[in-house]
Amino acid sequence: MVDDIDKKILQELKDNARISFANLAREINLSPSAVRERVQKMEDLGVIQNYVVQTDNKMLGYDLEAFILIKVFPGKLKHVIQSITEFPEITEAHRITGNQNIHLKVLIKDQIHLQKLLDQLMDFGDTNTFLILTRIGD
Amino acid sequence: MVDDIDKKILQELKDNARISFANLAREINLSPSAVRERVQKMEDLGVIQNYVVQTDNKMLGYDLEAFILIKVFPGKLKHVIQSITEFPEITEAHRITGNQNIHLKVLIKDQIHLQKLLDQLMDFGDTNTFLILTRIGD
DNA sequence: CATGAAAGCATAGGTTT
DNA sequence: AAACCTATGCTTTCATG
Repeated sequence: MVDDIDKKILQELKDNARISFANLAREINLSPSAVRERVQKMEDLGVIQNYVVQTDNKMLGYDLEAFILIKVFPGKLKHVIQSITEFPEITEAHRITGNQNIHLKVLIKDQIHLQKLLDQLMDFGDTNTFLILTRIGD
Repeated sequence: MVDDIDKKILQELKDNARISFANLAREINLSPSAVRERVQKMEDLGVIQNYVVQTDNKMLGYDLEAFILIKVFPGKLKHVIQSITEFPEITEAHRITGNQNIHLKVLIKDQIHLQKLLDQLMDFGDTNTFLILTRIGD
């Protein structure tokens, strides 16, 4: 379903998702049309979900990033899950195992906005916030 | 330094990083060359860091994702930070504030591999693992 | 999966505002 | 300075084998 050639293609796209099919074809010694067909197939299958740009958030005026764990109040989980999409600050949200059931990654301009967000999240459950200091690796 | 037009460009690239400059130009009513210049400038400034593909990890044979918090043993932090890049399972790593000082996101084939990883990480400090059940939103 | 041809796109340099 | 125009070479796309 996804063979070694497909994996090579994915590896290249992980490095540079804007590479042209022609250049990608040269990298892996295949014709451009074959590469295109494989990529299309993976898009159709859902193996490839999206192509995104990664930005320097500090340069865009967002000085704070944090992880927030929430222990949602009993019976409120469904409501919380629905509400989460309405927060533009939340860049990632996951249900997780353990004593706390929601894990958020948030991107925020400054301390004041973080405080406001936490005030709102407190209606959902008990929160536990970890500020991100630096990214490791890359 | 980054104006409203640049922000529009970034928004489009967040949706689809493989869009052509020509199409992007049509979306925001600018000439292709102007769009290209702006993108180039943002790449040079470091505002745009990278273009990446997002994949369905389950379809690629990785059934488990987890967050792992580590309270690193005293004096070992520098060593841990250097070692982290050598784990292919670790897809994201951050230094964080709080009682625990490292936050990892890991991508793993199955429980056996998770166990192996946790055994290795236990040399770094006390670990706290949260399995990811589902992604919320999107 | 490769080839080939038509249409569309990227890119550089010069021009305009 | 920032956006545009234009020409050349590449890339994408799709039909055909």
